[in-house]
Amino acid sequence: MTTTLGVRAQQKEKTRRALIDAAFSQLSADKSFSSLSLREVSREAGIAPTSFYRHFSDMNELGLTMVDEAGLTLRQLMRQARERIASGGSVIQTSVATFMEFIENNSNVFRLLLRERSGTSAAFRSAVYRENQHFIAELSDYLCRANGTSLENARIEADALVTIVFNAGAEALDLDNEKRAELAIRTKKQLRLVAKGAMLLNRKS
Amino acid sequence: MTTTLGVRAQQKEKTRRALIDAAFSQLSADKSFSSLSLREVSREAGIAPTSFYRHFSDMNELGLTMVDEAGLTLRQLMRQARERIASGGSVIQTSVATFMEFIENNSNVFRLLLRERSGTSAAFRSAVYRENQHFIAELSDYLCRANGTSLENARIEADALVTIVFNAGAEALDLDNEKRAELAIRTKKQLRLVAKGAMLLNRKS
DNA sequence: AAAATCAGCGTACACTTGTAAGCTTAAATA
DNA sequence: TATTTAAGCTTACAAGTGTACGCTGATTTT
Repeated sequence: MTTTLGVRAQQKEKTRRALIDAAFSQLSADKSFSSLSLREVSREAGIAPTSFYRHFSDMNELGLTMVDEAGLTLRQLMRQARERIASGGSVIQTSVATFMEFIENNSNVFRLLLRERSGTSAAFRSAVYRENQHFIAELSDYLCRANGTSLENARIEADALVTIVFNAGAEALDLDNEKRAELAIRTKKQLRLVAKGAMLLNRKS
Repeated sequence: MTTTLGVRAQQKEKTRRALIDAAFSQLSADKSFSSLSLREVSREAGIAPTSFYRHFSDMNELGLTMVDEAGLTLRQLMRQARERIASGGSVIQTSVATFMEFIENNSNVFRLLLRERSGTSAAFRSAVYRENQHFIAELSDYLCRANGTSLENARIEADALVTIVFNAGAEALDLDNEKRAELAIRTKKQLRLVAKGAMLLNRKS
């Protein structure tokens, strides 16, 4: 059921979005979420500092909202990748390419996840952790079904794969296109390493 | 040649140390380097805020010094691990155990590296990157010698191994002892996955 | 039509921050 | 011994921060 919003609620939603967008747009290589101030964000969103509180009790609350949105964006991306794979692409090639595209097009979104994963707020850290687990769970399912691995082993493999890809993404942020291409090649080799190792160990047991 | 320091230079060195120690001791799960202020650090070190400038031109300069020290600590740790391995320990078991001990005993030092790796200062990021490359280079050498792998393949393998261990360390920070033990087991399995995969792929070529 | 709600505003306050300027005083140098 | 050097201090200031308080005016509810 989608409730039709009144004029007032619509406007409120709009400002809320403006705040979120303002915060995202202020993120950069040189500016992390924790270095944003309530006043800066409000200014960028075009409202008075004190009006901020009509939408979020805290910068923290805004931040958590942003992490959720970032996770959502990332999962949507995964779905796209799976579609491409289903229609005949190589798993590793497609996954890495998709991820790298994501980082190129949404670097600030990725930076948020990357930084808050080891940030100073436990709530943030566990929010990012949850998103990561989502990611791993979906990949585990896939591996289970595709390779007939036990779920436990698939979890371990998936975790390693995601770790490597995520890390490569982090590294890519500071590289130019040429170096990124090299990184992508190396990353694919590493993923194959893990996949081969998993195959081998699964046959044994 | 070790120059004997005059009384004055000795005192200066002492305060410099006090500043570095103060900064390290203020780091915690809830407080990152970038959230430290020059005044806080100076206060903790027992000097006036303006005296800070007699030692560092900047909080940035202090931070880079800290990253270097952290990297040094980590490399010392690696040497210990190699000694233990040389005297008959399992490579993977020993490495993971040593690393986990490091994180337990020096969590704030590790946190510094972890956070600044994706922080807002390019100088910091590349400093941490350098330390990481050191780490990987030493491991590559080891793998080369131990397994007769080509240096290129060893680099790729070492990179994957370090990524996985480093990531596990990051995860360990938020876990209790029980969960940490589980994590250690999982991490070892993942390292074996990579090692097996590398063996397999090296035989082929 | 009257009353209640509430998003957004302006003002205000108490803090913290980085850092400039100039002084003191003990150590180093000549 | 006389002079220079420099680590550390005090004072001072401008800039930025989070947020409390109370008002306004349009929308919503009664």
